[in-house]
Amino acid sequence: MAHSATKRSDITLSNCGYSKVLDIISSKWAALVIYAMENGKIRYGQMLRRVEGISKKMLTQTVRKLERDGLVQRHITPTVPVSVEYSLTALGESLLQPMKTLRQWGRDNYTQVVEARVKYDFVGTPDSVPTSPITSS
Amino acid sequence: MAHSATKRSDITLSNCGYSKVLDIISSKWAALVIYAMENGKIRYGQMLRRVEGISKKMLTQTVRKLERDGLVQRHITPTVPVSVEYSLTALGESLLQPMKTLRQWGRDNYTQVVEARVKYDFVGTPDSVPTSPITSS
DNA sequence: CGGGATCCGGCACGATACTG
DNA sequence: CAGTATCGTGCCGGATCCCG
Repeated sequence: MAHSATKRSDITLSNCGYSKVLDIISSKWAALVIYAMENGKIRYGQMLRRVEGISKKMLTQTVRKLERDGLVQRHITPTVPVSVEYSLTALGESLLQPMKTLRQWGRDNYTQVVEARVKYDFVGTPDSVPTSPITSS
Repeated sequence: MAHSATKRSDITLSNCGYSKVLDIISSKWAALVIYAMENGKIRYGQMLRRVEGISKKMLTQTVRKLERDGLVQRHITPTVPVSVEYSLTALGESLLQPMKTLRQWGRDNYTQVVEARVKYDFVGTPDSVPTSPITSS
């Protein structure tokens, strides 16, 4: 580190690329909605059914934000009952790979995280039981 | 339920690896705190100064959650004023690469996202201006 | 069919003060 | 030095109803 470097904080929200990405896809449904589009155009109602548990409000809100961020395109076909299809833009598709990398990490390691939590909560909770817990016999 | 596939929703929160990861590092400060530890052990006060804008409350809360999830270790040295150091566990380090991949995407493409927003908000806001906007000449 | 408008509860986050 | 305790607030997300 430089000599008198009074500049202490070198890690900031504003220049962190990861935080910027979170700004785009940290919402609860964003990733799921993107996955629903990874094979090409898909209709609104289709997504509503494919993404388990999402409500119309959240689907619309999520897809709108993604559209605003330039990751998603809307295609409107003015048939009798309107038909609206969504698809990823080139920018949106470019995000798929990095996301998959993280997703793979999650698949590979989430059980370890869950185990760590159980362990942490186990040693953390004791309010009683100073005696050995499982080793009953 | 199996045969005629009435099972429509194939994208769910519970089986999405990406969403699981978000559960771990989607909080505002998590990534920044992890970055503060990527070069090895670091003291509490050091992190407080390195991560711009973080409060003691949020640092403690963030680091505790990461510890609970098994990504971070705490080392306490009972000197006169207590000294506490934090570092990434093997699991925590393994998350570094996937995170960097996303971070790189953010660095490379965030400006495009910002531009898309400006554009979207521009065509979205008009309350007036039915006349062609940019094509002035 | 594909939304928009509204009400509401929970929780992430911030500011401040106190402690061993 | 390294936290904890408490209070307050925004806003994310769910439920419900309405619309063209």
